[in-house]
Amino acid sequence: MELSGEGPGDGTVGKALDVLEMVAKMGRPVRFSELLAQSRYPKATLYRYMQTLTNQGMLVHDPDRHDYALGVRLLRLAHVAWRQSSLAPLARPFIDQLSVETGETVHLAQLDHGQVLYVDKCNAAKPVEMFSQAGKIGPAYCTGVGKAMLAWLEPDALERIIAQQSFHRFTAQTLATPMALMAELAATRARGHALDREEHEPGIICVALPILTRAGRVLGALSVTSTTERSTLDALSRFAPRVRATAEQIAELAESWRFPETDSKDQRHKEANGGAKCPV
Amino acid sequence: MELSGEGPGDGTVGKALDVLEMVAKMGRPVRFSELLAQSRYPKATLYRYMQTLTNQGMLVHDPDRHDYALGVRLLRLAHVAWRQSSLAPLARPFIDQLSVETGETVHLAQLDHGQVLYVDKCNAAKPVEMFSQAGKIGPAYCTGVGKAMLAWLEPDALERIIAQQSFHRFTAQTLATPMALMAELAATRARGHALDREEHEPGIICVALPILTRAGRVLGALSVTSTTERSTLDALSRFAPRVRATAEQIAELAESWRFPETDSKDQRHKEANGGAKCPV
DNA sequence: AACTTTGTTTTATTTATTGAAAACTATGCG
DNA sequence: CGCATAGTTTTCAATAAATAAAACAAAGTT
Repeated sequence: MELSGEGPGDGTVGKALDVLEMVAKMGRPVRFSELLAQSRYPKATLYRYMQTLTNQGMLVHDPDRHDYALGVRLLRLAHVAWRQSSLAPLARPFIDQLSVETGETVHLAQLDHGQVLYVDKCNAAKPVEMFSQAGKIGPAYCTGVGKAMLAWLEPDALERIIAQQSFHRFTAQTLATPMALMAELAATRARGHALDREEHEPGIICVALPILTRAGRVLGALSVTSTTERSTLDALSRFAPRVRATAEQIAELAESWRFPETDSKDQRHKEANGGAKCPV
Repeated sequence: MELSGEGPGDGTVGKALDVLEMVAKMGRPVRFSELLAQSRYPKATLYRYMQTLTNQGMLVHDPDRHDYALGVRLLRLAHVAWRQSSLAPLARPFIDQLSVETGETVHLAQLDHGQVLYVDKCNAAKPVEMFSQAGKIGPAYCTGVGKAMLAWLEPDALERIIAQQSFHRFTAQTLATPMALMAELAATRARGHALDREEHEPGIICVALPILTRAGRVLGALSVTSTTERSTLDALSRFAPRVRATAEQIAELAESWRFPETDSKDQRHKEANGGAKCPV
């Protein structure tokens, strides 16, 4: 029974994952002492966690530079997570089409830990990039996809997530208080779609809609993004019905989707092969 | 040190990650009872692990279908891992160029747990795909990149990895015994590059070279892949010097590479937003 | 070489987690 | 409806992990 409102609070495993998270937040390889300085864990404990995580391939240790980075094992796990739990594989054809129809960049995002997590991106002009795009995170309170998801959340879930926002003022347009955000979310619901008025990056605007189950649960969000040079908010707003149609198609497919049935032979083969599925 | 090559053996954290791995190996959402059936953990223990992992966002639980899948938190972590620890961001321009020069698909792979892990792919013809490609795994004993890496490993590391191979016979050409593989690796070292003679997939051939540090440590491998319809092994072999040149460029850059110092905007944002934890 | 910092390992004690069994609760099913 | 299966929670002794403190080793610096 943990009482503390902060921290992992999931026992040993939670603490170890918290260490992983710290390394991730640094965004670059870190030395043991750096982590020790900012962690609340005792030296020996932190050291053991890092050894364990390194053993497990969740961290990699560079013995020359004496630093630790996230391990490639995460890529393998994420690949499965992307296929299993993200809307991306299912939504891919729809967002491709939306991108072609609008001639703009389309983002597909989900919520994770109160933040926007981009799970796919389709750019009409440039070729798509890989992990460099998917897996990226952004703030929920000042992006189109973020506001689209927040606006359709249950009140209690919304409250929890608002408490997690940093409300950093990225641009002059950023809604940097919970109250301003609440008002905007109400307006968004009334309008039926979310807008990003250069709230996160100057010159970047977008229209976004949530992807909702029939029951109204937020699965993710979809946005059509442009720049103030190429387009305007009004022009983007006219895409809203198209985006909504796409969001609804994705939602419908997501609800009817079942993972392919258990083929026990295939399963055994995966076991033998370590889960390899290698076309390419 | 652990004696056996099998099992987690890293205490609580190792066991919990083992559960994650089990879910990943299934490749689809799984029910509690399915995992219980194949895990060596007692009911209450497994249950607690799964609760913890779900709390932590490493797993997601679908209350309607009563199943668990890998969570999207992994995408966020993998994104960082890809940038921090994979050769991909650094190698991208080189493999792009190699793909253009050869007109064929180029793969960049690393070793993970005795398997080939693809960290990037560049296809001359089709546009690149995302997580759907990176993060994918394949067998080490019957792919070009796999054999390229194995051939230049230290004997003891090689032995460990050979013990992990499944030696499933994918095609008539698959080297399905450790002895056949050892002979092939010797030939590969002598030849200077690895070849895939439709050993994994019928019609798919490739030439591959390891990416080695000056000290001779295996960082990864690079391959140029084609089909028997479009090309031949001989034609691909003529690319070997070019592939080697690319591999050497990547290796050199990898050794001199330092992570950029605290990167301005992104970093600030992470800091600003990073304090917030997610107590569910 | 002497010094400083950083990283690694050790100890024993305190503290938390584990795991077996079983009870209990949903949910599905004929 | 009542039975069966799957899922959830409880107990407490056995077990494993956390911790503080300190010693040790290895780099890096002056």
